[in-house]
Amino acid sequence: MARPVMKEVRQQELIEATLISVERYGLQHSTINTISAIAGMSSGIISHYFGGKQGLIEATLRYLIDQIKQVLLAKISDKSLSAQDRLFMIVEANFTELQRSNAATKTWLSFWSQAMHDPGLARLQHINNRRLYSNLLYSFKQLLTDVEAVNAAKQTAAIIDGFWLRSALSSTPEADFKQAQTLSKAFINTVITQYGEKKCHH
Amino acid sequence: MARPVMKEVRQQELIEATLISVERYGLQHSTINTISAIAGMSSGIISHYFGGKQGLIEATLRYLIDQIKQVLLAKISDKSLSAQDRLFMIVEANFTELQRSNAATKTWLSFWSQAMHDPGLARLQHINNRRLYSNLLYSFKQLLTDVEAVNAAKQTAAIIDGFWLRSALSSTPEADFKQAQTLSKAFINTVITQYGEKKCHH
DNA sequence: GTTAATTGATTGAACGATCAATTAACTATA
DNA sequence: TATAGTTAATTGATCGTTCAATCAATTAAC
Repeated sequence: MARPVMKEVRQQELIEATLISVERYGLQHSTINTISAIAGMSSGIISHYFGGKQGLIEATLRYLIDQIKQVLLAKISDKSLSAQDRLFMIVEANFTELQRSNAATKTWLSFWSQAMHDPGLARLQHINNRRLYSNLLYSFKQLLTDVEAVNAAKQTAAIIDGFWLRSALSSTPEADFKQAQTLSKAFINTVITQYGEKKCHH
Repeated sequence: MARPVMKEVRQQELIEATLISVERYGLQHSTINTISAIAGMSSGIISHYFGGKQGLIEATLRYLIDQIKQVLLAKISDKSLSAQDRLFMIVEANFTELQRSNAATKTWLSFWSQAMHDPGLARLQHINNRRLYSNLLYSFKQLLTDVEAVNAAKQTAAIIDGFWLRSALSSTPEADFKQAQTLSKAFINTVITQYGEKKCHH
């Protein structure tokens, strides 16, 4: 078993076990024992591959963030989409099956609360927040003036995160996540239409 | 010290000590010792007045939720405000000094992640989310059709929570919270104007 | 003197990290 | 091919720490 590929396989298995453990017990009550048991390994392996529990936690957050990035890339690559379509793709990338899963929602919320006391997590969180804003801004700038685009991007980022949060905390998350996408897109249309019709204002 | 008023005074002191401890150490690392030390009391008093640490945690969340309610009541009571003004007051009640404070933001985020595994906290959280929506819906219904008002209320609730979340996690929370209020109100104006000018659509 | 309020040392459980021991894969040599 | 030797992967019992809860003892009010 001296193959270097083992490392990445084991690490990914442990990340997936972490998501399952957080879904089942919450991050608070996820221990190196619950996680390694789900992965079918011993507890010592976590320190071996991630330096400790904290390293595994950060790696799991990195995985979730990276998934958003990959999904968006796949959706917009080698297609010639309109700016509006591109904005819709951004919404969809933030509401994929994975991001709506119980495991992911519980994990994100736990990470947010830890991020306020952990510079490592805070940095990842910050980068992720900026990217959503930047992606939105890029597309809005093709439709609106610069100032309008900045405000539209900030509002849209807020509405996406807000709908995601309220859906995750809802007692009927499935239905709410679905409507969240619809209303997020409707908002984007409102913004685009609104500024396109300035001449109609009283 | 046999006066029944002691109980409420001590409880409030412990709730405020909890907020300070969560700000300083995070909920994770807030213990009955850090909290009671900040309050200048002994650790045993927490179990005595709240039944245990968990009871104090829930009481602190209740306090934060109640503050939003009280602030909004104070803002709209015995004034004859327009529906638009009322909507603005709802925004302001969610962005008061207390709610923007480091203690409150860290506490809210910690509670959210715990709420997904604690039915008691989940129930409080759910009631609070519903109230924001209901308050918004009431005012929007005076300006829009019922269907439009439902969508507007959902979007506005999401944008308020989303801006609050992104500001709390921002590296420059002070500036972001300030702009969050402005852009939340701007959004409300957009919605009202948008539906009021349907006749102008192409 | 009675009752309520408060203390804080103690207890026991939980948990992360450690690391010596074990297993498995691969390599070199005959 | 077989055997011994080397290295990497993995185990899990143990250790030290943290922390919530308990409750007998103490203090202070009336």
